[in-house]
Amino acid sequence: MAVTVQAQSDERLKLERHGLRATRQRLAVLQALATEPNDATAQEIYGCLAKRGEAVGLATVYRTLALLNDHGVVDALAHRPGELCYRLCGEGHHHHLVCAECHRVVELDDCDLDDWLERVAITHAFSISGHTVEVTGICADCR
Amino acid sequence: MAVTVQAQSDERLKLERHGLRATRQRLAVLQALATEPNDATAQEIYGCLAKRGEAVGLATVYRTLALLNDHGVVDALAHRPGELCYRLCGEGHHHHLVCAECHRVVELDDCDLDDWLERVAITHAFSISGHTVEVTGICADCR
DNA sequence: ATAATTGCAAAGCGTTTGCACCCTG
DNA sequence: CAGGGTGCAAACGCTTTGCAATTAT
Repeated sequence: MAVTVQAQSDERLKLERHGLRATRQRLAVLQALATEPNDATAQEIYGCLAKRGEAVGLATVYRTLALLNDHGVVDALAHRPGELCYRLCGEGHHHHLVCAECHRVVELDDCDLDDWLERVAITHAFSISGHTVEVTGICADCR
Repeated sequence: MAVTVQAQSDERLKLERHGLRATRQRLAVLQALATEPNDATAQEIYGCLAKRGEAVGLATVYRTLALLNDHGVVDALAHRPGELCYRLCGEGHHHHLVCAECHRVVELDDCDLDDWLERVAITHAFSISGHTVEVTGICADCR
């Protein structure tokens, strides 16, 4: 139980740091995301909460995830058409390695693209504001 | 007119090479894609064809794009949630530089990621099947 | 000739929204 | 206690599908 209590206050802090109200539903969504090692769709989180007996409306799950995404607490990945996947993310700049089979996601912390980006910016007269990299493959377990 | 006729036979060949029937609708979709310098959604292509007086059903546009994607004639980009973008693509491997203002897309042919990817593959025991890079910025015209 | 392709309209699916009620701060 | 948050159900937008008519080979 101590673990759960600790986790709850962690999540509460995460919300308060961004000036967001700590409601039962938001804490539940954060906890579901913390449990889920991979990315999850809004629907999956909704189902996960329902199974645990945490009654949270589907609309609230969507609203909460959008809110958390706006505040940089979760990342939204669009690697599937017609569905957004959300994921509790580390702080720094990073990219994602996704398994095409099991959808496991690994965070890649080192990013060697800066030199390349600078060259691209000069060549095409763009001022670069951001970049996303998504690497797809099959993980060892699925092979 | 000679240009159009030439383009038409180009498109016809593209279909026949894959064993696909060359219907008026498929040729029209290919021609719309050839005209469009950036990526386009099925809806946009539908609208574009309607404006030209080429009557093609929306369902047919979707079916045609899916078919062309299966045969590697077009690439599907999922950079927007809830919408698939299609794009007639060059042969080689490349990435996209997108202007956040005007949505202009520039193809980037040089990709220096191979070394990095190989390291990633080894470190995480993945067999890499693909990767996408999307660089966002503001182009010279919009600045 | 005949099997594939198309158009239409209806259904499907994930997501968003309007509004009355509820709860946090 | 005031204003944000929530739940419900209806609305939405993009995409897919069933089926009869059409068309390419």
